[in-house]
Amino acid sequence: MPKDTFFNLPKEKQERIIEAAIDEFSTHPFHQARVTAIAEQAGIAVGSFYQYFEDKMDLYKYLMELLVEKKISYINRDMIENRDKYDFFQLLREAYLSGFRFAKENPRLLPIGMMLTNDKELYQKIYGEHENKGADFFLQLLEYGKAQGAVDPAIDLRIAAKLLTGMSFSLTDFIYEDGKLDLDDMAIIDQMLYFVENGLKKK
Amino acid sequence: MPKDTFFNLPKEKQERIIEAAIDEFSTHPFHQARVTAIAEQAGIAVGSFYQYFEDKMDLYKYLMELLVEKKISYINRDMIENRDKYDFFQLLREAYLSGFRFAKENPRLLPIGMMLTNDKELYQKIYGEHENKGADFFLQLLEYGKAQGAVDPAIDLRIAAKLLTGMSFSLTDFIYEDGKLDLDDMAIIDQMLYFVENGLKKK
Amino acid sequence: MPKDTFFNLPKEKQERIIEAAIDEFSTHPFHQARVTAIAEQAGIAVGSFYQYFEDKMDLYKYLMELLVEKKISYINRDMIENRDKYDFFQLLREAYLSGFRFAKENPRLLPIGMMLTNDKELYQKIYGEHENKGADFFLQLLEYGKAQGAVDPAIDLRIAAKLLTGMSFSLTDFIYEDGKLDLDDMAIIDQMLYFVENGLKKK
Amino acid sequence: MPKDTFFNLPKEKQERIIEAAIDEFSTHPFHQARVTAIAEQAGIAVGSFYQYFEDKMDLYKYLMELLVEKKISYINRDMIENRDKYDFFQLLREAYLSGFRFAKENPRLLPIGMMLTNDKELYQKIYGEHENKGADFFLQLLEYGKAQGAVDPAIDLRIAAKLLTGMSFSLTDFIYEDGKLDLDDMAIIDQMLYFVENGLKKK
DNA sequence: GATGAATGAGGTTTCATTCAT
DNA sequence: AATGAATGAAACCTCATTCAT
Repeated sequence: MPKDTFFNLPKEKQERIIEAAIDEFSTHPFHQARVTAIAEQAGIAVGSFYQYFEDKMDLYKYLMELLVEKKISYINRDMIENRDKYDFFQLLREAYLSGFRFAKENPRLLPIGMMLTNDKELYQKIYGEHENKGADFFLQLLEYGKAQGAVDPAIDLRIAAKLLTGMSFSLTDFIYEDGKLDLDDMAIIDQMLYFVENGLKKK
Repeated sequence: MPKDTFFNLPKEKQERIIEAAIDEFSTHPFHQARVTAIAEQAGIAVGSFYQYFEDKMDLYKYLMELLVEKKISYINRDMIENRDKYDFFQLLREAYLSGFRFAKENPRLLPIGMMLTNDKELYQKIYGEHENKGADFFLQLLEYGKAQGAVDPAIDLRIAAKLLTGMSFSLTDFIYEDGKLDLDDMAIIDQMLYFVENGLKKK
Repeated sequence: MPKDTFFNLPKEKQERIIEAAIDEFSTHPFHQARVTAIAEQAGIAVGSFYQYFEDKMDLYKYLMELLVEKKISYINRDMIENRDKYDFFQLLREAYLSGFRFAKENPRLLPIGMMLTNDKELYQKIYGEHENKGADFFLQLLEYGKAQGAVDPAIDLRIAAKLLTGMSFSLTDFIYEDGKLDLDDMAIIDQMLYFVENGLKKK
Repeated sequence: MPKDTFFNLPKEKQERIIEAAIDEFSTHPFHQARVTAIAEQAGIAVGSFYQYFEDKMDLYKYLMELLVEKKISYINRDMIENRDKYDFFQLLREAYLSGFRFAKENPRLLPIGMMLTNDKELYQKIYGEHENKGADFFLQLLEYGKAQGAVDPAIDLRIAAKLLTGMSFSLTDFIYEDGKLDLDDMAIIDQMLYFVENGLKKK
């Protein structure tokens, strides 16, 4: 957690630092990211960096929090609070849609999360033994869908959850290649859903 | 490309070095991986390392080649050479199956590829502007399937290709969590195919 | 020398600062002692510190002065002013006794002096080429004792002075190990004197 | 403990490094001593330093070992092995004499030991909870002397041990002020012994 | 006068790569 | 060809001191 000195900073400066950090961490794996580069980019002295943060990891963890927080903010609040009003495929569509929108509007945040996902050692330092959250989320959703009778009971939900997770990662790839595909966002989602619905729907 | 000196080495020594490299690169991101550790583990002098390879990157690139080569070796040769004898879903099943087997039997190779995928800077240094190979492979397969009439024409193949790629990544996750799932390998693949077939099949 | 601003401070605050400084300097060698730690402990801002003192050294020198002043305050005033009324061994006993009492009641001050003694570079910065004060003191005392006829003339006073100094350092060690020795303070001093008297007395 | 690489070095180079280390550690407290300065002085690259030693502390500990070893080498071997042939005051004289000679011939080593003695924190890191060896040595000697009937039974040995220790420290002071005193070494020792004998001897 | 953020020199340590044998 | 010591450029982090309010 950043020190108070950081939070006492004018918002503008805080942002400059966070922006610089995102720049650095989105283009370099954690150990390759340089504190000096962040400080330079943010226009502060290295010494100042260490008055705001315990160390490099401290800033990194904070960034992760911001990232999660931001990602959550993209989810339709009503769908979370009144889940029962929606059917399984609506919820799934919303899940993908929010993930997609988040990725689209925060493209630089993606690689950060990705790199973390792939550096097991680092991941443990930050989250300890936490299970993979992503798959858990889809698993719950699928269980809900099965209970609702929307999901084909012949399907093993644990496997399906993994697949949905994998596909959601694929989605973000479209962000990187923005423009190469002559479809608008909704069309992409629709296509995905079309595929998924057929794959999962009770027959 | 390794120097001739490397290829002149007794096979056994070459292997020791490659094994050591895999050990190191599968547990550390490229920049975190230490030449010294590899040399030590392989039982050679650091100086020797530089007589075999231009530098760390040289070995790394070579490893990637080996990895691809090995991965290809898992594919059923007959299916490649006599593609026409097989229908789309058979080919897809084979693709997943070979990927799954490869991952299962070479678990240490997975993280290496993963890490590379996520370090864009590194990726470019190695493959330049190359497209994503994985998606390309599935795209071709899907086009074949469409021509065959097996794939629903309403589906955008580029998107489907991405999804299949994403799902194939998910598959490898099962390797990491080996044992947690009370299904044998075939059952996992079957489940996946069941899902995918329904998703893609022409109705 | 501290700035006027320091002396204008309310006594209570001055003391808080001095206490904090003693805490820090008694537990860390000069260069290891941190200005920030002192300020924090004293409950003042670092900036304030530099309004009271030129720099870290300034405070340190001042501390040394206080230390000497305090040490002197432990000496029986009458013995200094009317030295002639006392014989050599009475004076010596008083010297040790006062040193002992001082050490006993100001245990934290001891290590500060010790560390200074051993950091020649620092010592010079503070006292320049000054002779060792301690030995000088005992030398004078011994000369007085010799003139009085109390001290064995066969003894080289310069050497004896050094020895008495060394022994007085030993005394302070008892402070650190308070309780380990089942003798009260007076008994310790008596033992020392018994030893010293026999060593020095004219036969 | 230094790495093998250090011991594989030509003796001449090892010595250059040790000399440089002594230079630096004898003029600066541990934390103030700079690895860079040692490397420079020894004419090696900083990187090399770290191929010879784990870190700064590693070299420092090694230096302490050398110091102790060297100090021990000054003691008359016969007196250790055939203690019974010598009486208490002969042994004491030898103890002081060897300490004196050692100090005289290795003046730069003294401050290193001194500084260590006064940096409790450092001392513990190196020796753990070890008691003060110096006092122990004299205590044993005194017990021997008492058993022999050479030492006045009225004297508390624990106190006497401390005093002898303190005096031995004083001895080394003469080294620093070499030349200021118009006595040869033996005379100094004789004076000390004269003093001590009278102080301790059974009456 | 009081505050505490800002600064940057400087210290330790790591490691890819070169060099000398 | 093989070795492993030598090198030095960074990287992280600390902290005395200055500065702006």
